[in-house]
Amino acid sequence: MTLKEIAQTVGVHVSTVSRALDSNTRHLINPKVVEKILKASRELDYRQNIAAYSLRTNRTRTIGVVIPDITNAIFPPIIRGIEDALLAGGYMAIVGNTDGNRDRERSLVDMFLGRGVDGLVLASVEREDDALDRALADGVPIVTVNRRVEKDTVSSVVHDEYEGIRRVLTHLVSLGHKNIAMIAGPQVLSTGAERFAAFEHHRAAMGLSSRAHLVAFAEAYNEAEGERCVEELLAGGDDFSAVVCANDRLAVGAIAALARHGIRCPQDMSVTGYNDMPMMDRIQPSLTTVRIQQYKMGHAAGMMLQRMIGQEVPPEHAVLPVELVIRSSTAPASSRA
Amino acid sequence: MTLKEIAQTVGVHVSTVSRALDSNTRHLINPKVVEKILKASRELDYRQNIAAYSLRTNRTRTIGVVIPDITNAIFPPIIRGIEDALLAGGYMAIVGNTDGNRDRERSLVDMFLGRGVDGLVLASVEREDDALDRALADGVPIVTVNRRVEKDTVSSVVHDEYEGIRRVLTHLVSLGHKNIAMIAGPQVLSTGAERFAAFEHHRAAMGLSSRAHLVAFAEAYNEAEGERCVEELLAGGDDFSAVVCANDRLAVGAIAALARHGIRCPQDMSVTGYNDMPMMDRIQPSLTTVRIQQYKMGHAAGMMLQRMIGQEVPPEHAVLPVELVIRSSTAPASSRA
DNA sequence: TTGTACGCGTTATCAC
DNA sequence: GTGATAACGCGTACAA
Repeated sequence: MTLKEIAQTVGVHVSTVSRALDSNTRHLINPKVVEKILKASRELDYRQNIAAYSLRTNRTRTIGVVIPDITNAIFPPIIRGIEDALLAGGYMAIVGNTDGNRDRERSLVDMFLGRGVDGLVLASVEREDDALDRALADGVPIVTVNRRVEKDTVSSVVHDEYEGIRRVLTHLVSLGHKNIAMIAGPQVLSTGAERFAAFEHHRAAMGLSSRAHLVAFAEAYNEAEGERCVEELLAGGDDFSAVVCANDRLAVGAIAALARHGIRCPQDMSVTGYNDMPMMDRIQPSLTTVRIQQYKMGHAAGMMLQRMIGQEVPPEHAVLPVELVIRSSTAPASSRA
Repeated sequence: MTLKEIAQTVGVHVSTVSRALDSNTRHLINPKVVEKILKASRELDYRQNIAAYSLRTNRTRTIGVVIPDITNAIFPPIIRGIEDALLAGGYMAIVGNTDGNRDRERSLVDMFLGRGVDGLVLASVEREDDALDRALADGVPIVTVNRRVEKDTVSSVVHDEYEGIRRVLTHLVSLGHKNIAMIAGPQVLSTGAERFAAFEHHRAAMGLSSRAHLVAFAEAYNEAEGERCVEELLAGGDDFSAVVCANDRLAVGAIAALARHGIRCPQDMSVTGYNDMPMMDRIQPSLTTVRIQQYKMGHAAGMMLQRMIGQEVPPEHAVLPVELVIRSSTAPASSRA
């Protein structure tokens, strides 16, 4: 079904049909003719050919979403939020996985640009990220989600990392913990850098001990790195009764590694996570963590991007509030050997 | 950058450039000219305009993927498999969520068809599903994944459900269980129907008790339904020492509901799942379940679909093997009151 | 209020 | 081997 066929059956010209079907130009056409055209297009089950539309208008009604890995449980709700927001506006999302690889990110962005996406949502950016350069040069609207880049010319939707870490520390201190270690995330990521900076800031403000051995840096947000970092902290020799982890997966790995050393959580060691991924309430022990609003974050990013498409607007930066969820991986400080 | 601009810089005609850039027609062109064209296209950073390509060829190099909900942990690995397989062939995936809603499925399929997808991967189909009708009428290749429809004219990639249930029952019998209940999945889904049929078949074959009260039917694969079904089984009054759940989420809900009744898993009651979703090894108790190959299944579906695009081939049906993963939610039958 | 004419970038079918 | 030309379906200045 094409405009031409509708035009033939109704007995008008193609361009009349085109105008009648477009709500922006519909008022130019005689209402009675509009009526007939709409009826015919419904009956003939007309659907606009998006390729022709794109070729003509340079818009695809498609946006590219780049994430590290859809298999990582934190991303599906974000993606769902993005997709729901976009769908309501008539956009569709194409999603690509980088596995944290910079080259793959670049080639995905290139591929999306080649497909003429109307915008980009990036959940995979590093703080200094040249994968965006092509997109910025092309003038394609970009929103980063969950993470952000240093230069604030790129719009973003993130959470209040400082507040999250502050609440974790306040909670641990209220339980009597004095020597608190951290497993920090990758410092090339804004979440890693900000959560670590917040930890240092509030640790000092609360007058907690601050020895270098009490921080281990993970090179990736996964369980294996959580395990490795626990080993590193333990090998450091300094005493501590709680570990603040920069995300849930690190915490899950940390708890497993502690158990191998005979250190029970929470009796011997309190452990906290970050993100409140799905299932964190069902693992053993259920995890005390900072809840972020994954779906809402994705949805906000999708809405923000749509506002940017077409018009020249200044970059926006949304910061969502967090919440501390206290479960059973934290307990009062005890006298561990 | 367009073909025209390359043609101008090299000093040949557009169609020559088009042919030189297409590996299928490249041999028609003088190798020296090909060389120059490739060089120029690289330097000018040429990228084919996919809209123009699509308009001309009626192919979009895009395929639509319809799933119930990306937020459900079983789907991300499947999607990842699909995407990886497609990406290797130059295809991109657009994903839509139905939330198990028939109307949404229909409208998503319609939307994808309107976008001119080259094929469809459906993880959301019911056994009798009219949402496919439009697609079948359009002649768009379809592969269903994880589930299948009754009519075997639609290609599919699924797992060996009979074998999975057989292994679960064999395991439970070896632990001394005689009265085994089931929480069956929705019977409109092939997985629900087949796992239930397998249960009935093997229960009879193994000479186990088969009273009607020992089966509860979930209306959806989620934790809440798992809880409800446990209540139903308990209210039935018949004694049983093990519950076979049609999937992991039902099992997770079942264990929680049992705990509320003071029935401990596995000491008082063995519980098994199906799928081996992420985190099932970390929950309390870790879940004995049937492992399916989610990534591989998605990958196989992506490859199968690509084989179908363009050529007229008979439908294929792949059945992947399963594996029983024994963890701590199953234990020898004890004498429960 | 409607029709005419053109072009978006590509590929396919001719002709040379 | 290469060039010329038409066509894919649509939107939009311009003309009527």
